Parts: sequence; C-alpha cells; structure tokens
Amino acid sequence: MRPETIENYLKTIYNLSSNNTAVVSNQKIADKLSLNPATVTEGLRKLHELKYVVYEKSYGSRLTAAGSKLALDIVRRHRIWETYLAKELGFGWDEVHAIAEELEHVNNVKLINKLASILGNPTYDPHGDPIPDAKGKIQKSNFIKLSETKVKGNYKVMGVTDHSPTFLKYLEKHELIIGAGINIKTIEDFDNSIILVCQKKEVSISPKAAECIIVQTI
Amino acid sequence: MRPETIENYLKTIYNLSSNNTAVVSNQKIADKLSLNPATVTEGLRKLHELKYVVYEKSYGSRLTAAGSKLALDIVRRHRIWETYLAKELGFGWDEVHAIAEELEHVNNVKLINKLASILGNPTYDPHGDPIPDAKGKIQKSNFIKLSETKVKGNYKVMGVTDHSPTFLKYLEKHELIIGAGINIKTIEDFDNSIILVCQKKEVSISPKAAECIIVQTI
DNA sequence: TTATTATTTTTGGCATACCAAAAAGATAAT
DNA sequence: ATTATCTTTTTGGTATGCCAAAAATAATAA
Repeated sequence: MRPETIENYLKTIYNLSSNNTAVVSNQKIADKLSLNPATVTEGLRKLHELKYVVYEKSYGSRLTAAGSKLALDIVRRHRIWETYLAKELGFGWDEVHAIAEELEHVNNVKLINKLASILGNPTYDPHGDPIPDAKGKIQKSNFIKLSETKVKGNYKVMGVTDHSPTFLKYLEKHELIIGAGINIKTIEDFDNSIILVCQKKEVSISPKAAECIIVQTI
Repeated sequence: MRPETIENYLKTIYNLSSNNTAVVSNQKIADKLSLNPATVTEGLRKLHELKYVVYEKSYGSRLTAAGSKLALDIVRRHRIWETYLAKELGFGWDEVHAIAEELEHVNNVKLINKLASILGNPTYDPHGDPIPDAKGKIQKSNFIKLSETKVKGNYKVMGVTDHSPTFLKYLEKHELIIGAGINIKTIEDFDNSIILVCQKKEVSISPKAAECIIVQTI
C-alpha cells in the first residue's frame, strides 16, 4: 500500500472512532474517503495484514497500537498545519482544512516540530481539535456537544466537528467562533432547536448544527 | 496520468533543457527520476497525447507552451518552498531540496503567493536558481559555470547546479556559499583543477565541482 | 563501411487502487 | 418468524505506473 493510502485510512478510522475505542463501520470510512465500499473492504484486509488495524469481517475495525501511533502522527501533522496556515499565514478557519489535507502527507518530523515550536506548541487547532504532541500524547478535555447540554446556562464554544467551509462560514456569520461565550435560553419543543444568546444576539441553532458544535460549561 | 507524475516529468524536462529549447533524451529523464527507460518512453507518449510535450520517437522531447507553463509553476513552487524553508524556518541549504520535493506537489496558488509575499517576492532561491513569478516570468541572467570561465580574475558565486547535500556541505566547508567573492588564480595543467582564493583561503576546485558552480564576473 | 556500443522501444507482466454488480450476511420492521 | 432493507463481501474488470528482457534503432569507432 502507498503511504498516502495508509495514512488516509488510519486518519479516518481514528477520527471516526473519536475516543479511539469504538469500532468503525466500512460504510462510514467509505463515505469519509469517497470510496466504493468494496474498495474499503479490500483496504481494511490489507491494513489488517500490515497490523495497523484489527478488522473483523462484517463487524468493523479498530486501530492497533501501531496504527494508533501512525494515526496520531498524521493527525498531528494535519492540525499543526491548520494552525500554522491560520495563525502565521492568515488563512481563514474555513480554508485551512483543505490545504492541510495535502500538506499532512509530507512526512518530515523536523519540519512539523519547527512549525509547532514557532506556534508555541499549541494543544488545540483552529477548529478546537486537540493537537497530539510529538510523542502522540493528546490533551484530555471535558467538552460536550451543544446538542448534549442538559441545562440552561453559560457555555463556551470550544470546537466543531464539521470542517466544511459552508458550516464554518455559517458559524462565523453568527459570531459563534472558538472561545465565544454563549447562554442557552431554551429549547424549542417543536423542532428541538436551541435558542441561545451569543455576542448579545439571540440565535436559533438547529439540532443538526448543534451536533457539530463543541462546548464547555463555564 | 496522476498530477504528481505529470509534474515530475515536466519539471525534469524543464530542468534538463536549461534554456528550455534543447531537446531532452529519455535516458537523462530516466536517470533523474530513477526510472526504467521503458517507463520513460511510455510516460512521454502519454505526455505527448496530453499535449504537454512534443515527443519524437528515438529523438527526444521538448515542452509545449502548455507544458512549459505547468513546469514553470512547479519550479516556482519548489523554489519558493526552498527559500521559505531556509529563510523562515531555519533549514540549511543542503536540507531544503528534499523537503521541497514533496511540498511542491501541494497545488494552492494562494499559499505559494502568500509565502512568496512574506519572503518579499524573491527572484532567486538558496541555490541561486531563479524563481519564476506568479505569471511564470523568469529573471534572465548572465551567469556562467565556474568551469567555463576563460580568464583569471574576480567572480562572485551565484548558484549551484547540484543540489545534493554532499556537494553543498563540501562547498560550505570551503565557504563557497552564494554571494561569496572568489579570485581565480590559475588552472592546473595536470588535471584542470581551478586554484582560487575565497575568504582569503586558497582552494583547489576539481573540474567536476567547477561544473556545478555558477558564477558571475565582477 | 562495417562492427561495436549505447539508446530507445516493444513486449509481456506485476502491484496498486479503484469500481460496478451480484451474492452473502446482518439489522430492523411488521 | 419472515420480509424487507441496509451493509458487507465477492467477483470480475479497468487504469496507472512501474519493471525486465528482447528487439529495433541510432551513434560511434575501427
């Protein structure tokens, strides 16, 4: 397998299994990578042989220790580049993902560590995702989805789970950027929209959007 | 053909035809890209079909206008990255080539122009090679190889044609870096070595090395 | 000019990464 | 429990990028 192919699979499995324990389905991998399910079946069989994943037929896959290590490395490269593009080169948070998607495959430890060092070894990227350190260690957090908040009150936007320019521009329009404080007022009985105040303006967030916004209680 | 494959061929043809008029042989391309000659024949046939090169069987190849445009774009990306790595990220001139070799394939105009702008739109890279501007325009120069100098006298090191770390480290040891002034004393009758003074020290340069050093009369 | 050497091309083959369609297997719904 | 549906796997097939060895062609030397 080509390194790039391996990297794309491992990164995707890592991202889809969030806590890195859950088993990931072929379909979800196929969707994320825009591949035919048949291709994914084949890919996973090979990754299993390479001992990067444990793949159980008709059940799902999860990363081995070796796979996890590699995945964390790619995730680190991706997120360091995203941060560098945003902070040092002036790109918008809706632009950085696509460029980092290509830059991440350039495998040069010294380069990534240099960029990280210039940025002050950040632990979070522009989307609020944690950046693994050079050893693959990731900072734990107690963030939850906006859709999972159980009580009214004050929260802070910590990240997003959808990196599409469309979604990010939508958030920006409502000033729902990383670090913004929000106050949850109520939840519409009719469609479960969340009514909240952000930057003194009342906004209605659809359940679908709330799924993609990460917050923390304050 | 994959974009990366196309880019590698076009860049190589461009570099080997120097003034961009000379016809390039398959063998030279095969050598530079570490490919079997059979593969190159096949590659050129495809590039001819794609109208990036004019390829005449058993004769050689040259770039079309379209091929030249693309080649200049890749050369620009490569040299901008080399300069950025050296000037902004602190890499040595013997390290930048290998990293730029990978970074050059990331095709994002805004990114390259941003890097160029940060660098002050440089016209030469750390090896003294000219950097095409965003429109593909390249600065002409009257540089010659050290091996082609006809008279004794004062010159200035303007570039190198060999980017291997081995060669570059050798030059650095003798302080023969870009911009250094040199004074050619004599040429050994025995082996055509060039005896010159650089940074007040006398150095003997072999004909092979002299082939790879670009200078300008001062 | 003919022989020798070097280069280029052809031929046949291999590995990778993909897909479409059919078959098998799992899940959910009635 | 038996459809119906969705997911996964198998099967057969394509395109790309590569190589080794043989054949053809060009260049060079005798």
